[in-house]
Amino acid sequence: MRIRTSAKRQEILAIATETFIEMGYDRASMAEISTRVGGSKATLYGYFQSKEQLFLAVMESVGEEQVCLAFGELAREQGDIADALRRFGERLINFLFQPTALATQRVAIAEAGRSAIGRHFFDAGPRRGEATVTAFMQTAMAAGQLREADPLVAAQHLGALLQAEFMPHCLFGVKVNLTRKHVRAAAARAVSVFMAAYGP
Amino acid sequence: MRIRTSAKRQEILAIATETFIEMGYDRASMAEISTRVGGSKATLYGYFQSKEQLFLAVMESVGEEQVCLAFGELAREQGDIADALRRFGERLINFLFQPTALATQRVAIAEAGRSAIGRHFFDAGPRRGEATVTAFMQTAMAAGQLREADPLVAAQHLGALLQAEFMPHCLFGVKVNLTRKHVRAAAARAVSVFMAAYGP
DNA sequence: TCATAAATAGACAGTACAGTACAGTTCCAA
DNA sequence: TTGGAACTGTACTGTACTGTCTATTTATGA
Repeated sequence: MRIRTSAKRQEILAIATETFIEMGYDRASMAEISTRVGGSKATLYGYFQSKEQLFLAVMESVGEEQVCLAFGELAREQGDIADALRRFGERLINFLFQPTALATQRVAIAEAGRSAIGRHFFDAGPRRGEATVTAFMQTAMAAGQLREADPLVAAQHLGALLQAEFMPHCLFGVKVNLTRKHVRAAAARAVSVFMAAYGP
Repeated sequence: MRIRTSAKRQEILAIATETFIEMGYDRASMAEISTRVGGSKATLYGYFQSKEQLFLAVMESVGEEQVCLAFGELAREQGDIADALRRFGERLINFLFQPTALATQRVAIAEAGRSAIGRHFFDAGPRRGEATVTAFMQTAMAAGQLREADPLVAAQHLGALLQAEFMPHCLFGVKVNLTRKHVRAAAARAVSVFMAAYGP
């Protein structure tokens, strides 16, 4: 006999992710998703009990993926702290402002007012990124590379500075020059502000 | 004979704003809006040729309102620059994180991927706020109250720092402690980081 | 091979929406 | 007072969606 496979579940999840990101929650229909998967709606409902549940699973998986991609290497950074932060900053900016990452954030934010979906995404993704950076700050403070301060606030300040030049524009769909050169410069400016305030 | 009045248009706009903010673009129906206005759908379509157009008008008017409320007094601030920035910062935070302002941003962001609506909102609101702060920075730099730097980047850095401790959480619908005391403290922390980097 | 469960395609019920149509009503300028 | 435009209420068209159901086919463990 056949059993619902985790591989099929993953496939559905991946295609649903694409579709939700492309069309938004309301405009992406279960029929559209099932067509893209190449099966029927009944199969979808075999794996997920409702559209809402499917979307929730999508948000969680995408959130987790974010964390790994953008924050994974931070812990392994060493050497001069400003250099380390600049490298991290460039990676973060490059990641956060990819069209698909932006679209994901938009979809999560859009539904955040109506349900717990935004929270799920935040907890699976950004929150864990924040925690990673906070831990890094704490270590650096203990090692005397940064002055003593609330490490969480320091992490939030760094994150905000790194996004400052692009975030509102990009979220609202305003085109922005995101060449490697611009990203490099923006990260450098952000880190220099950060170091002026948090340097030892 | 009667002429479509600007007062009626304003009334429709105000009620449509409420409805879109409360229910989101897709879930707010023209029937719902016309009922709340107390008229019929035909009247709505007399003033706005489509749902999309009505929404666009809503986004523009709300964006403009934002600017006046949050940035109006900045130009009149005087005295110690750090104090001025702190006062501005507290006002900005209090304004941006009101439930209705948050809901408005969510709606604008949600549609930003699909049309020019996000851009319209951004140009009418945030962009003009940014310009106000940039002008303030320029003046302060010329007066020697801040070191010379790109005033636009300085404005973006200040804005980002002020929002750093609350913005992602709030946008994603995570509950946050926004008491007067917390706002005060967050604004003070943000301005102290800003001044460490941009002070003379 | 054969029994069993899953996958498929499509139809279906029930609901909801944008936008239009229309007949009757209200307002106001001339 | 009256003509014409704006307004109201309601019904309608056409479309699209979620979630269910059925009949049929396909894959797989025993």
